[in-house]
Amino acid sequence: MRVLLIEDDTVLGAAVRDQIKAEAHSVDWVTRLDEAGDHIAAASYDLVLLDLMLPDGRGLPFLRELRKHGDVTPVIILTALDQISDRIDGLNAGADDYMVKPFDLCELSARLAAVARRYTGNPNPLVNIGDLEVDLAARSVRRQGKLLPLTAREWVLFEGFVQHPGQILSKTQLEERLYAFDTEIESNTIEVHISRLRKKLGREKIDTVRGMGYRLGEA
Amino acid sequence: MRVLLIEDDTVLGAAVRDQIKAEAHSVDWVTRLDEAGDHIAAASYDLVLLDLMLPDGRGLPFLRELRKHGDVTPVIILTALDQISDRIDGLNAGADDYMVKPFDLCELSARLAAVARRYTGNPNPLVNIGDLEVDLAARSVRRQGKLLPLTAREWVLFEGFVQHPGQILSKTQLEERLYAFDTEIESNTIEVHISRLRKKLGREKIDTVRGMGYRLGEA
DNA sequence: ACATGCCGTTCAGCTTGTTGTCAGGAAACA
DNA sequence: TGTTTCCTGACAACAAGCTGAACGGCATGT
Repeated sequence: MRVLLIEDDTVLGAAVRDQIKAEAHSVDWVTRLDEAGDHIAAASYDLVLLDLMLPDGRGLPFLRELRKHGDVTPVIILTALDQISDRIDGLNAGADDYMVKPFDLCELSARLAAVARRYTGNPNPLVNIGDLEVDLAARSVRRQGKLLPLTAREWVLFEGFVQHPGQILSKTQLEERLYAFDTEIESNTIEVHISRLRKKLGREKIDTVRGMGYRLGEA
Repeated sequence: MRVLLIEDDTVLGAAVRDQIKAEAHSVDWVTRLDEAGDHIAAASYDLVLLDLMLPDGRGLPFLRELRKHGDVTPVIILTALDQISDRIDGLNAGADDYMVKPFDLCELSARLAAVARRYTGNPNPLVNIGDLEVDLAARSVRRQGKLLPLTAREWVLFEGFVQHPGQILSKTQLEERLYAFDTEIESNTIEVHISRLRKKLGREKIDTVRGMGYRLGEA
């Protein structure tokens, strides 16, 4: 399921994003309404989470505009406690539901599940890397439909490359991905994992940038 | 389709009844839970519309009781705007969907259609997993027509895999399915249940992804 | 009340896959 | 050519997962 999160609070936004991800949906998170408009125009979502108080304009007119154009994507609005009238207006403007901040993540899960139950089916976006199909939400990699089994470590590394295409990731950065801040490591572990990844996915998927790190293959 | 409507508001109730009738379904409308219990015991319905606020007792315990007795009739709960927690509890208690009062009659139609699609003669409810036939509505699994008896926990787990094919479900997620957010557990219960599931359904139906979780088998 | 059977959980011992390390070789660069 | 950096096969240690067995709870039937 694809979810668009429109929320300017970075702390709350990150928490919500992570929770949705944890339920294996894919999330696009934007902090401004104009961005949101671009995203909605470009992709089709199964659910929109809309904060009503945003820096660049109120969410209500945005929602009305959306509905006016015939968009029927389920929208759940997020409001603060003291904005009761907003809530009513929101529902009248075409929102399907609302949540009062601060809300429990369990509550979010329940709403997600409710939407997912009647959701029409935009599959999670697939990223194509050469002949590979990567599903970040499901944590799977396929070649010609065939599942390529990656281990936990291998997946964490590869995910890093897919999320930052074209960017060089140093060994240090990769180590930090693998070992959250604590364990020091002193050997060529990263090299070994890269080697194993290449063996499974194809040599050309990961480029070596000598002295700097690694990068997702161009072709 | 046969619908049981449990709603004490005479105005809303009549409107809903008429709408359902207009869609060529048959409706039994009751205003109290004890009546509802009698009806359910006597006849078999395809859908229950349950108002959570009734004069003779709360609807939630009623719903839980129903599910506890193995009744899998789809239930859509009706709640007022200010009863958010009820809604969440309702979904956790086994409701399939919810609608917020006051709701549009078009919305009702849409939900009815969704339920009808999902639960009546459509090819949809039968899922094929390898040599297995899974009926999500009836909670049954068959191999060559022969029923494979699953226990409650086993079914909950397996249902999770069937509903999220291709996705990795972590042990934590599976635990949350089994113990709705309350009970902590500390042992290899999940592993044991998985083991028993595999013994009954076939080893290859559930893949282990070490360090990450389990996933429905591909082939 | 007692016996019976089923189910869920726990434990212990076993099996298996992952992963960090190393070492020798290959490639890039000066 | 020498030096640095990286690659990769092999391997042992360990953690993760598997599963038979046993225990206790709950419900049902006698």
